[in-house]
Amino acid sequence: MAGKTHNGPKGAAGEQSGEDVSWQAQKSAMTRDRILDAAIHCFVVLGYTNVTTAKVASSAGVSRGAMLHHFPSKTELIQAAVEYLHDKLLEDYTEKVANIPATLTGADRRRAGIDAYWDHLTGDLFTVYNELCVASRTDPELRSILENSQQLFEEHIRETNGELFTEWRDRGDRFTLAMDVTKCMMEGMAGAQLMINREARVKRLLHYLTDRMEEIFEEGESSAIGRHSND
Amino acid sequence: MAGKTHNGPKGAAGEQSGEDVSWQAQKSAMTRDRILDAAIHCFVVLGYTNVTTAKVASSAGVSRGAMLHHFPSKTELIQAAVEYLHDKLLEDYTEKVANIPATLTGADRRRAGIDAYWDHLTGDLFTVYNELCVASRTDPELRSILENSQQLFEEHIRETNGELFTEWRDRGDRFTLAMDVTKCMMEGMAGAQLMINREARVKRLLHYLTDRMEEIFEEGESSAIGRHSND
DNA sequence: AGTGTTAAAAACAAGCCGGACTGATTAAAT
DNA sequence: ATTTAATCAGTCCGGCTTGTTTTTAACACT
Repeated sequence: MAGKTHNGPKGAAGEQSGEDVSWQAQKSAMTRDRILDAAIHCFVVLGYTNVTTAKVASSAGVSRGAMLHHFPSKTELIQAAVEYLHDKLLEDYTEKVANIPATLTGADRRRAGIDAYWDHLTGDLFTVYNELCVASRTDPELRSILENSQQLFEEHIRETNGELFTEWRDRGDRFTLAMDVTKCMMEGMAGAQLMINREARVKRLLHYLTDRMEEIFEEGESSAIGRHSND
Repeated sequence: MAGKTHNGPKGAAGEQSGEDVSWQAQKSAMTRDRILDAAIHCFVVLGYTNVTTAKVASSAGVSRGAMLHHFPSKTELIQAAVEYLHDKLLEDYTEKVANIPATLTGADRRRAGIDAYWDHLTGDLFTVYNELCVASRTDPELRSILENSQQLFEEHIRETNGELFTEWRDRGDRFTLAMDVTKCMMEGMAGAQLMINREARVKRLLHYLTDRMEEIFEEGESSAIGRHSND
């Protein structure tokens, strides 16, 4: 599994007992991860605001006391869970992108990238992440937790996309525009309440977006640049 | 009429000489509206999940007992507040659109429509509405309250846009596409966390979107329809 | 084994929210 | 003037959530 930017050193404060990772430390780390997985599961099922420490504990199959041992307060639990979620988000996206067959090239590859992103956006992980962003508007604590990961996430996506579409990476402004258009439109689609005929409309929008991506870079190669320059 | 299911706009309890409307009824209606305004204000300031009946009451300047007289339970208060918010949303959008000067025509008018929509989306009312939508994922009660207004809202927007851009109204599919693209992209922009250089990127995206709208209908007039047809 | 350390479980205390109830005050309606 | 409706202030209870404390169980080391 990926991530590991934070969780590893739980029993790092090893006693004089030596170098080998004690059995208890391993066990402890495992229950820690179980708790974090349970926390995210609760986010998905209950929604951020309805998550209580008791529910996380029971969902993880541990007692509240055990959980309090690992996370002395709810704040610390949430913080750890958000970081964990962040790791899983990055992992999910990079994995989906990495699974695009190398045989695809050109327009097919770009289309596959959009589909992969769409899969990512419609998954539970992103749904929860989005909920956290919304909730953070009036939750300063959560806000400060998220601010770090948001920038990291944006940079990571840009980087990944740069690797995925090497032919576009050095297009500068135009690359940013393409990514912003994709991001906004697809996140908008993911969040929009399209009440009637949703399937067809989404399909058509994805198709439309794919065409626009091609257009942006085709235009770049030809001449008609002026219209959406940055004034 | 779509909105106005329960009260009139702001001065609903107009003090004109109503024989049939008793003084007390008017006064009662006024405090009722004060409470609903306070509820929405609390939504804006505190966020949906942090709203308590006590805070709404104190924010409205009435006692809890008085509020319970109007809204016997929190559920009924929320329900009324959501309907009230829905009315205000429609009012806000139609007003912003109506304020577009009649002297504007063609592309200028379309651009003004996009700007008006953007103003609408970045206002407090929509922010709160969006929060409610997100919260409704795991709040069945709220969900059922919202479902009604969502469809009404979508229809109303379509209708309003049809009046605003009469030249497009009978374009059928293409009109739907244009509206979906605009809706998704702009709502995505409103919700997206663009951490760096936000202003410039938003400006550019609005510009880009405007161009795409023109393009959609220009193409319709010429020939190259095939690419984003509904296959 | 026996002792000490640590994870885990269970019991406890405190706070907040929503709702019910009461009694008093004000003002309109008759 | 009497009646009725609206408003207000205060109290109390039940439920839920959090965090602390106490108790039990598991393991490690000599």
